[in-house]
Amino acid sequence: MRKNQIRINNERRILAAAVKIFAGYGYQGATMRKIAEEAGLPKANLHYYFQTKEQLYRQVLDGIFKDWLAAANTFDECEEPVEALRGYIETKMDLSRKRPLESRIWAEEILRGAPLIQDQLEQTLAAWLDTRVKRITDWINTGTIQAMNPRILMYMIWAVTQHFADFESQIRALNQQQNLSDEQFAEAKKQVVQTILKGIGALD
Amino acid sequence: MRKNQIRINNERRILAAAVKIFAGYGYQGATMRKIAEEAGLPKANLHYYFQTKEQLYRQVLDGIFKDWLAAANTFDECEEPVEALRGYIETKMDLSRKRPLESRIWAEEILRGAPLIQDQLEQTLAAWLDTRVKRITDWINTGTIQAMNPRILMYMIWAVTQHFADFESQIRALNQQQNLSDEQFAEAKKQVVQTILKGIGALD
DNA sequence: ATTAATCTTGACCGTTCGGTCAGGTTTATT
DNA sequence: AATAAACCTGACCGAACGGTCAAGATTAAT
Repeated sequence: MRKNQIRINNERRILAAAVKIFAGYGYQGATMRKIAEEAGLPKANLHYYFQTKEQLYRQVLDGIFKDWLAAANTFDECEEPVEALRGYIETKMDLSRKRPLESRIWAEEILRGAPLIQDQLEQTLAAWLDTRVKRITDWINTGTIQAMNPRILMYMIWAVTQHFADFESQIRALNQQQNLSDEQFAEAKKQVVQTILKGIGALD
Repeated sequence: MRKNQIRINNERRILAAAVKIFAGYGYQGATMRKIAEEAGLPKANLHYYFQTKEQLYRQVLDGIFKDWLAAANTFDECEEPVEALRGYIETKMDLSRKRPLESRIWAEEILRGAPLIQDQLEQTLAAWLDTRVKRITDWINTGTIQAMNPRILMYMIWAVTQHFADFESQIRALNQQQNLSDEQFAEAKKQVVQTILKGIGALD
């Protein structure tokens, strides 16, 4: 049952507008009026495609969650720990650079106690993390990298990479009111990879 | 001109309630009614001590900012880079553990683009960072630690340490729905210190 | 060409928001 | 004891919120 082109287009427009507004104002601060204005549609039209603000927000979150998980491909494709971790960190850094709005929406949801995605965290994300923890544990057991708690390593990677999206306004204020240039971001990416890999004894 | 004891007590009660509510719901989601209920006072009484919601929020932010800066004492007191950085990271970790609400309020303010504290970031925090960057640069120039961008190092430290407060609900969901125990947190603290210090070549 | 389904929209609704205020009560000053 | 200053609070206000709806316009199916 394929959807009409009108529906496809309008849902996409509304979702794109919703990402901007939810990221800029938070769930509570975002209003259906602002989203409608951003999308260039009357407010009542939003409620035709998405019954409630919460449902619209849920669909935005679902899209973000899929990107989140998809970023792990590089991690899974490599056999070597150095290349797997380097690829994952770089992919997460690129995601923060290219899609900072989505990262901020995710961060705010977690900040508020994950009221709408707690189930997904406890099930999908927990299972996702478990399999990666097992891989890292194997590397440790074979002596490829040093002993550590793999979960804490993953938390550190998430924290650092997402920081460049979530705290962008702070970094800008500390960088002469300028967003990081492409060169500065490339340097940050390199240093983040280097520090973490060296920090867990995977380099040198 | 010392304030009356009644005023001191009530302002403290209201501020404590405001921290809880702002942290739990965000600036927009927090309401003066909820804060009043949490403080056990009629709503109109809040407006007697704090004219507007924004003024109350500003005072909360000011308190957090002071703690933020005070955490740098250990950093400044040590001559050796290893001990200075270790002390700072540990202090920031302890702050995340003991005052997660404040960390989340700060994080949300930055997420929203720092509308109310941009000036403080660009002036006070930028100056604060500059002096620490100079110290780290000295360490690099004397060969005590390896070459790197000191700003990015500081961003990494902030990101990782604050993550344990800001993303607490995510970590809980990935830890069998249990907050990190004291033992788990101590392990995390140790691993964070170890990874960062080793990552910048200050260990081994 | 006709009918059915889908889409569009201004006007409207009940609720809750931050904030105000008058008038009473308590505390401090003399 | 009297006066002033500070504190307290129920009732109220306009504005903005998410959401509804009926009636018209457009598109798809026959």
